[in-house]
Amino acid sequence: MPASPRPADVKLTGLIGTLRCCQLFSGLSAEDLAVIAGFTVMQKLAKDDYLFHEGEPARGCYLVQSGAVNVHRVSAAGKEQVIHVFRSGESFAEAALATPTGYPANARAVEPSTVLILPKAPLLDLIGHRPDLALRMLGSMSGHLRVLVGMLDDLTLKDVETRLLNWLVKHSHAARGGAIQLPGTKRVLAAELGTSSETLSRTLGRLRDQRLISVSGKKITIHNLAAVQAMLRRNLGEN
Amino acid sequence: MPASPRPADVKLTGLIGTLRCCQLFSGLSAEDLAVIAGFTVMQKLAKDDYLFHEGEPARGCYLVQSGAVNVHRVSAAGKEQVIHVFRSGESFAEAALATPTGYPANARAVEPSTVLILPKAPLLDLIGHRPDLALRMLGSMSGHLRVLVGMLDDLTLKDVETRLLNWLVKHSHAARGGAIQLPGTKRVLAAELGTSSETLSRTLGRLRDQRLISVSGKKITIHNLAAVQAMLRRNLGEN
DNA sequence: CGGGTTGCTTGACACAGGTCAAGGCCCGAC
DNA sequence: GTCGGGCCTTGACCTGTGTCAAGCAACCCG
Repeated sequence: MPASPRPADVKLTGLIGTLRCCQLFSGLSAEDLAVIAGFTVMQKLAKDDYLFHEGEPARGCYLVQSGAVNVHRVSAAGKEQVIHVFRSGESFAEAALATPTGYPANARAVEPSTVLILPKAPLLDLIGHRPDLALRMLGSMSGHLRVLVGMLDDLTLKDVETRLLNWLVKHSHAARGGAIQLPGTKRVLAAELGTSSETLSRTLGRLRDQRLISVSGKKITIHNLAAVQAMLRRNLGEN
Repeated sequence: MPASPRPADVKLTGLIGTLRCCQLFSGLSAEDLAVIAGFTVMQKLAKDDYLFHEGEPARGCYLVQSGAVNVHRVSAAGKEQVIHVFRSGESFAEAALATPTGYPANARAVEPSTVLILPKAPLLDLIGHRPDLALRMLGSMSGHLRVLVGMLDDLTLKDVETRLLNWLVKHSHAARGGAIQLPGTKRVLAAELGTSSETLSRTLGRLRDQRLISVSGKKITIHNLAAVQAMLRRNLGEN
C-alpha cells in the first residue's frame, strides 16, 4: 500500500531510523533494532531540565536524538564540573547498566532536547542473547574512557589558552564561512573548557589581539586556521 | 592420588586460583576459569619495566597478580600524569579489547610485579559464548569510568591538602597500629596525588604541625582519624 | 673511613587563573 | 522612549602550586 502507515508505525520506523544512526547500534539487524525500538521510551526536555541526578538509581542508558545534554558533577560547595556535553547521536550512561549503584553524575539539557531512554532490564536481556551487542557496548564504553582520559590530560597538562585553541580547531570544521556559531552562552563554553567566563573572555581577547580570530556576539571567526593549529602545537610542546 | 600433581597442573590450578580471586572472574564456573587459564600468559616485570606504551596495538587485557602497575600518560613535554596504580587482583586495559585503536596510555611496573595477560582473540571469543562474562566486563569498565570521574573532581574541585586527606582516610584501614606504610617513595605518592614531591612534603609538614599525623621515613601515623575526617569534610565544604 | 648518590625538606620566587567589583552593551518590557 | 536585567569585558588583587636551588640525612660501596 502506498498510503501512509498508521501513526504508531511512523513513530516506530522513525525511532528505528534514529537508532540506526547512532554509533552504538549502527550495524544491527532490522529485527534487533525493532526489538530495541519496542522498549525505547522517548522523553522531551526543556532547557535546564534535569534528566537524572547523581545517586539516583539507574533507569537505563540514554541516547540523544536532538539537542544537547550536559553530564556533570557538582562539588559539595556547588561548583559544577562538566564531564561532557553529549549531542545528537551520542549515547551515555552505559555504565549505569552494569552496576547496581546509582548514577555517578548529573545530566541536564543545555537546550530543548529529546532523548531516548533504553530501560535497563530489557536491554540487559537483549545483550544476553546478542553477544555482538555486548561487544558494541564495550566499545562504546571504552570510547567514553578515552574521552575521560583525554579530559584528564586536558585538565592537568594544558592551560586554558591551549584548551581553547584545541576547541577551536575541533570545531573549525563546523564553521560556516570561517565563522563558528556558539551553541550556547559564553559562560557555558567556559564551563565546558573548565574555566570561568572572565578567563575565557581574556583569552579570547588575547587571541583577537594577535589577529588570529575575531569575536562578535556568539560568532567566532578564525582568520588563519593554520596559524591557530601551529600555536596549538607549540603550546602542546611546551606546557 | 595424594601425591603432588604434575608441575603444569600446579601452575594451572594456581592460575585458576588467582583468576577466581580477581573481581572480574570471581563468580565464574570452574570450566570457564579453566578455559581462561588455558590461554592466559604470565609475565614478570622488574621495577620500571614497561608493560606497554601509548599507541601500541593492544595485545589484550591485564590482571595484576602481584606488585603494582602505574598506568599513566605523558604530555608532549614529557610530564607524566598518573591515571591509576593497579595492585594485585585488579584488572585493566579492558578498553583495549573492544576497539581497534591502540592503548590510550602507558603502563609501567612501580615495583617487581607479575601480571597475567589475557589475549584479545580468545577472550573475545569466550565473551561471545558467555554473555554473563560480557556483563562482568561491562561492570568492570564502568568501575574504571567511575574511578576516572572521581579523579576528575579530585583534580578540579580539590586542592592538594584535600586530596592528601582523602588519601589518608582511604588508606587508614590498611594501617597497622595506626601507621600507614608507604608502598613506594614519596615522589610516587606525590605523582599519584597529581602534585610534586615538594608540595607533598610541605603539605605533610603542615598536617604534622597541626598534630594530626606524624611522619617518619615511609611510615605515616594518623593520631586522630576523626579529626582528619572532620578536616576533610570541612575542606570539601569550602573548596 | 670519605665520597657519591638518592631522597627529603625548606626557602624564595613566578605565574596562571580564580574571585570580586565596576562599567558597558544589548535587548525586552513597560 | 527609558528602565532593568542579563551578559560580557576589564581591572585589581590574592592564592595555590610548580620550579629552581640549596642544605641535610641516609645509605651504599670501594
